[in-house]
Amino acid sequence: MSKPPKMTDIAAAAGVSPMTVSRAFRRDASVSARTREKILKIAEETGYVFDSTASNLRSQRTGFVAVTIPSLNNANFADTVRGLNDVVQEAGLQILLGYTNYDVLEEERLIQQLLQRRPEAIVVTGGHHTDRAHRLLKSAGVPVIETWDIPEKPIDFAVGFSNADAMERLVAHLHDTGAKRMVFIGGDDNGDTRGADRRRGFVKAAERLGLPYELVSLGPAPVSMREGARAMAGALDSGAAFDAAVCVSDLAAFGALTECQRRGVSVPEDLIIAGFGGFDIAEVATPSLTTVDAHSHEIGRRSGELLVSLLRGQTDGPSPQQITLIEPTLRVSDSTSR
Amino acid sequence: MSKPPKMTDIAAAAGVSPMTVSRAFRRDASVSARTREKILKIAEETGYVFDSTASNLRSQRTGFVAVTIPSLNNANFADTVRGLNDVVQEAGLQILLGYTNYDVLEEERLIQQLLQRRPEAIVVTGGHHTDRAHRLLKSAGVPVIETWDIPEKPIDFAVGFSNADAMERLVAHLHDTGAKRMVFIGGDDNGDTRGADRRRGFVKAAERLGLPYELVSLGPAPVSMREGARAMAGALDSGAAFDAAVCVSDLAAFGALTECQRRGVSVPEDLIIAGFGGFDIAEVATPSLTTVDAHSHEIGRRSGELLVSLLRGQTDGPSPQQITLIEPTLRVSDSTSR
DNA sequence: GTGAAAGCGCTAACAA
DNA sequence: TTGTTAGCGCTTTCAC
Repeated sequence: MSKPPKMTDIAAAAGVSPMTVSRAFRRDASVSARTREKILKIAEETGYVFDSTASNLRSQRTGFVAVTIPSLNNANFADTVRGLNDVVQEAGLQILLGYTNYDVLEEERLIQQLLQRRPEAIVVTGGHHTDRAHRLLKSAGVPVIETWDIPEKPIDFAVGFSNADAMERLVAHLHDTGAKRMVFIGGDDNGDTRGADRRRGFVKAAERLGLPYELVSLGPAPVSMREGARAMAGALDSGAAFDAAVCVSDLAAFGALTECQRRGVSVPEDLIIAGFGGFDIAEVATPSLTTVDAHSHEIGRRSGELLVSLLRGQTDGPSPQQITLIEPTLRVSDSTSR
Repeated sequence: MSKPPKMTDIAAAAGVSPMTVSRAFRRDASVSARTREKILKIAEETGYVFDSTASNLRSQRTGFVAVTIPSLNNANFADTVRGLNDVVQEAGLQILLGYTNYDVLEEERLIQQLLQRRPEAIVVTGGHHTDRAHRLLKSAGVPVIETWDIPEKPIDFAVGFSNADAMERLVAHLHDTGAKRMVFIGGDDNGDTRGADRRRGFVKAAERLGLPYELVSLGPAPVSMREGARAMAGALDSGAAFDAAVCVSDLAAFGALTECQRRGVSVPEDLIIAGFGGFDIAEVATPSLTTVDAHSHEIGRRSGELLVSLLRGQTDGPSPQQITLIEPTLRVSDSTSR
C-alpha cells in the first residue's frame, strides 16, 4: 500500500507538466483533447483524487458557502437550505452548514468557526446577532446574506419578509371573518426572533382592531406539535373565552388542532385555528389549516441566485438590490372558514 | 482598507515567531500564559481570523466529516444528522453535508466531490452504492460508516438495523391483533432501498403468515403525506377489501389516515393503519399512529461516537465492532388498537 | 517555552 | 497549447 498519487505523479505518468494536469481538470482550460483524455485516463486508473485543500490555499478560493440556520429539524429551514443548495451546487459551490439552536451566542461561535474555513459567502438566518458576530460578518470580506427577516439595516443583503407584517395581515383576515377574541400561541422570546416578530405583529393588529386577546407561551423554541397541543389544553382549561387561536407555526397549530379534536371542540365551528409557515401539515390536516406560506424554498433559491451572481462578479447587469422581498402568501383554508 | 492580517503579522506585532502564535491558538500547546494572552489580545484587536485552508494543507488534517443523506426534508435523516453533528462538533469536526435525492448516481457524484475536500471520515446512508462509489469509498483511506441499513458486507462500519426484519415484526403484530387482509403503501424501488427492504419484509411476513395482501405504489421517493392520501384514495376506490394498511413511512400513513377521515372510514374500527419511522406526527395524530421507531437520532449519535473514537485512534480500548445494531422499537398505538 | 527552516499540493503569473 | 518559477499561510521537524 503506497501513498496516494498527487498531481505531479499524474504529470510524470502522462509525460506532461503538473500545470497541464491542473488545466486538464478544469473545464474551460486550454488543453488539447488528446492530452486531456490521456491525463483523465491515467488519473482514473491510478485512483487519483484531486486535493482541494491545496487548491484552496493557492487559489485563495474555497468554493464554500457558510450557512447558519436555527434548526435542522424544521422543515421551513430545511427547505431554505435545499433551495439554496440546488442553486449553489450548480455553480460548483459546497455548503458548510451549522445550526444555532435559536441561540445568538451559539451563532457567534459558529460564525467564527465557519469564517476560518474561508467561505466565499455567508448566509445567516435572521438579522439579530451579537455585536461580535455582527463585527465578524461585516469584516469577513465576503458577501453576507441575511434571510427570513428584513433587518432595519442589512449588513450586505437580505432575502426575506416582515414576519410582523405578515402576521398582521393574517389577524386582519381573521377579524374580517368574524373572530372576536383571540389567543396567540407562541414560544418564548429568547432566540426565536421570527417568532417574537410574529407575536408583535399579532399584538399590534389586535390592538389596532380593538380585539381582546391573550398570549399563551409555549416555552423556548423550537416549538413542536406536542407543545402546541399542550398549550391549547392549557388555554382551554384556563376557562378563558376565545373563538380564534393564532399559532406561531403550523406545527403548533396542528398540535392545537388535535387537542381540540380530542376534546370534542369543533374546528372551525367552535374555534378557528391558524398557523404560520406553510408546512406540508397545514395542507394535509383535517380540517386543513389556514397559514401564511413563507415560501421557504424560494427564500433559499433567491439567496443562492443572488450569491452566485455576486461571486461571478457580474458587473454588466444591474447591481443587485440590497433587499429581496419574498412576499408571503396568506392561504385561507378550512380551519378558519365557518 | 488593507489586507487581512495573517499569522506572521500577529507574530511580528507580538514580538514572537509565527510558530509561537500557531501554538498559542491550540489548546494543549506549550506556550506561557503571558505570551498566549498577549497573542490572543493582538489577534482580537487586529481582527485576525485563523486560516484553516493553510492549516489543512500543511497538517494534512481538515476536520471534515463528509455525510450523504437521501433528503434534507425528511425528519428521520435530519435527526440522524443532528445526532451526528452534536457529537462530532464537540470533537471539533465540521460536517460536510450532501444529499442524493435517493439516487445512487447522484451519490457517486457527491462522494467523489466530497472526497476532494479530504474529509477524515465519511458517513453515508444505506449500503447500496454504484460500483464506482464503492471503490471510491474503499480506497478513500478514511473510515467509512454506512447507516440506516446493515449491508451484507460493510465497507468498514455500519450503524443501523434491518428494515426488512423490523417490518416483519410489525406485520406479525398486526396479524396477532386480527388483521386479515393487508395493503402495503410504499414508493417505487428506484433509489429508496430502505423502502424496498421494508416492502420485502412486508411480503415475506404476509406470505409466512398466509395473509392475503396487495401492494400499492406511491411513485418514486420521497413519499409525502399528500401521496399517502392519494394512495389510500386509490386503494379504497379500487374496491379491494382490506382491513389493514401498512405504510412505508409515518408521513404516508398520516396522509392515508386523513383520507380515511375525509371519507368517513373509521380508524381503527373499519381499518387499521400503521406507519414506519417514529416521526413526531405518529404521536400527535388522532388517532395516534402505530409505528416502528427507527431511533434516527441515536443512529447519528452512535455513528458520531464511533467515528470520534476511530479518529482519536484509541488503541487502548476494545477495537470497535464492525456492526452497531440499533434495534428499532415497535410503538403500538391507537391506529391499530381495536 | 521558543525559534528556524522547510514544505504540504496545488495554481497565479509569466513566458514560450 | 504547454511549461517554469514561485508561493498561498500555515505546521512539521528539529534544534536550543
